[in-house]
Amino acid sequence: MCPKVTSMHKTEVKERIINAAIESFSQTGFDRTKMDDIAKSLDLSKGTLYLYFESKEDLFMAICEYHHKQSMVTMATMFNEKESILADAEAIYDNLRRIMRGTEKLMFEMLVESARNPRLRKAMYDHRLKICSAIVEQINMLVEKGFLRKDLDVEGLASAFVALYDGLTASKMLGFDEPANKKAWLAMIRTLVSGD
Amino acid sequence: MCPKVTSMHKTEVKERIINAAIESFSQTGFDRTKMDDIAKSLDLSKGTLYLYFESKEDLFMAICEYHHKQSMVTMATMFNEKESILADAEAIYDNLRRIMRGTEKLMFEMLVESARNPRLRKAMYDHRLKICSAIVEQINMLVEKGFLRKDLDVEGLASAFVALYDGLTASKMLGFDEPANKKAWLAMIRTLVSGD
Amino acid sequence: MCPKVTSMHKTEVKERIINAAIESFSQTGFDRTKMDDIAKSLDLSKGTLYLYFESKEDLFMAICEYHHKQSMVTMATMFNEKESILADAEAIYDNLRRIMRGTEKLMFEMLVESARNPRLRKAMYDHRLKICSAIVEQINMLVEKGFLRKDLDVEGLASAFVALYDGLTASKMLGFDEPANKKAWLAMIRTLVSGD
Amino acid sequence: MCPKVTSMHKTEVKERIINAAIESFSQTGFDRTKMDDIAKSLDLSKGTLYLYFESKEDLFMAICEYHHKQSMVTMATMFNEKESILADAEAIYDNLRRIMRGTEKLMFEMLVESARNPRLRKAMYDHRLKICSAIVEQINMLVEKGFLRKDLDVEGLASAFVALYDGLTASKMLGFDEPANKKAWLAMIRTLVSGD
DNA sequence: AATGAATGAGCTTTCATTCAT
DNA sequence: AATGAATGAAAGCTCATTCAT
Repeated sequence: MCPKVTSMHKTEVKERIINAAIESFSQTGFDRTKMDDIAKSLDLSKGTLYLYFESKEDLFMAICEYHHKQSMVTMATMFNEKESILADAEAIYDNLRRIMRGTEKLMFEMLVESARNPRLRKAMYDHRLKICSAIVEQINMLVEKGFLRKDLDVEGLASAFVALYDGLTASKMLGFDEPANKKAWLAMIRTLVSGD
Repeated sequence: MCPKVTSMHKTEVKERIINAAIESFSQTGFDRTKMDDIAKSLDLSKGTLYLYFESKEDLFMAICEYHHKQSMVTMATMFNEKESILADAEAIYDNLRRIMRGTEKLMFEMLVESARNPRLRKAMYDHRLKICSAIVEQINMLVEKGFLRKDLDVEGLASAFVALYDGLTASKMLGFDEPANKKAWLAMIRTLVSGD
Repeated sequence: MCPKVTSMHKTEVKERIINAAIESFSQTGFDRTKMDDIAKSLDLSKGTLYLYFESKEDLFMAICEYHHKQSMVTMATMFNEKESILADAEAIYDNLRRIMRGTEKLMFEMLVESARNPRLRKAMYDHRLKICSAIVEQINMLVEKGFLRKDLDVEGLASAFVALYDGLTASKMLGFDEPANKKAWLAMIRTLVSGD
Repeated sequence: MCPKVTSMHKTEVKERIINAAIESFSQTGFDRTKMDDIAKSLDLSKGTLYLYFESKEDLFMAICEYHHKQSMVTMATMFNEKESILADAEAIYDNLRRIMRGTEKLMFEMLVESARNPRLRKAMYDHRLKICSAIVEQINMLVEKGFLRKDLDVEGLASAFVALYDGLTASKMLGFDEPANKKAWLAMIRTLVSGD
């Protein structure tokens, strides 16, 4: 039963490192973040990082996994809270922004990195698929309840919603202010729904 | 008006370098691309690059400008070709993909880089604004012709189209196949239009 | 007061690097000395130098400070040893040569470098002033004791002695043999004193 | 008779290059002066320099020779103008400063370079010898005329004068103001002479 | 488990020199 | 004779990674 403590400790430290690394990678980008910066932000030594992660690459992959898990959890929570949440386009947008706060750049760092890293690409692909599935479910619920027409390409729409959200995140990063981004989101969704 | 030959030569070489650099930066990313790689892909020496661009950063900025100019030109061409092009959602998508072929990753490299480079961010912001304006015009034309309702948030929609396209580019990069991406695009647009 | 060991180690290594760098810069000059050469002469890696000094420039400045401190200490010692030492012109010359052994070229490297480096120039200026002050004191002692006339321009003379010594160091560097240089020194000083 | 013109042209251009190079090397130092800077200051192309001098090193050596010749000529002129000039310590100092104006740093650049370049060292050694000889002659004249004692170590004194002047040039480079430097010069010389 | 000194491959950038025109 | 585009060997500096303590 002793290793448990150790193991628990290990997991805790790993998590602390991951959170610090998310911060650093988000701020500075993968290539420009130095292992030393991460270590210093944790009051740890550089060497210690290598006790928990084999390499910088490995740490980045761990971050990606962690980030994916986190966002799945919070998204699930969101969808469970109010069943009708998708009907409230503005609330969805605000919720998503809150959930992803601070990791906007990270997502694009991951995207860029994924172009050279098949394992990462696969992970992100799977993650996106899961999110789409969740949205498909939500849309179907709305269709069943009569909020939306029955002849929609639900999968296509789900995919498009994800893409729209990502694209607006890019807008945000470029300096477009949030009211404008939200307006775009609402313009699209309301046009869709009001089409009914 | 005198150094015509030299000037012409210089411009030509610069353009060759830019094209090779687009290729390299797209493939490998800004930080991981070595100046030597770009040089070798052109059968030039490293030193020569520095005759034409002050630094790696400078070269990257030149690429961004070039890329922006190019895409403005081709986009203008597209909108002028057929006035009703926006009405044909599929043609638009195919056209955009053709125009941007090979620079998908570059766009995200630029985005990531822009997070640390205010000058680049400003350039990308302005570029996005211009594109939105062009789309606003197109949408207004469609409204005038009665293809779309009059009470739309045109600016919001234009913004959303751009975001949607960018987000689908991300999907493409992650390995989602083009039929699926186009389906998402069409699902969104057709829902919009058919809402009429 | 805690990192005594570390601090001691760091100081030691710094000093070793400085001594090796004095050797290298003296032999080869600032610009032609490669950081790698200094490292190799210490059986260290290039990278290690940068753990202790921010840049080549920084290392050079550290050398200058170190050299100034050293020469102030040894000069003070010399003046304290025998109060009448200035009266023995030959002993002074020999002492100075011994003190400065191995750093003759360094002084001129510093001088040349100081032409572009205001901070270094200021440091060398201050150092020279201090030396002049020390000599002024010594001359005044001799005047009080009646070895020299009372109507001398003591500051001017002190300045001239320093200049004379530096100029003879230049002679030495050009290959003039030491007996000849010492002869010049003695010719000047004995003429001064015998003028009494 | 044709080559004469060419040769004359060559000599002229060489001289122009040398003068520009003296300026640049004085300002920036040997290592930090780029061939391109010299070329640009002459409105010439880099390649042209290599038509007249084999290498940067070669150009530097030519400068040294030229500088030596020049200073011999002007010094000879000075000594011939007024036979009693050495008697006027202040006039000598002012004259020397005027003659050497702009080449103070160059002298030390040469000195530093000479430490690694035997040919240059030999040239500077010979030059210094010549100057000393000239001064010896002047002192002897003064001795003959009864301005100075007969039992002086004339060669030693001559050597010391040169060294003193060089050392004061160093002072000047370090920022000591000229009145102070001249005062040092006069303090030394007047003490010598008044000792009579 | 933790450290942090040490490493060295690797990168950007510079510049003396060459050579086709 | 003159050019200036091109070269490529260096050099300064960085930083992921290792390892003795």
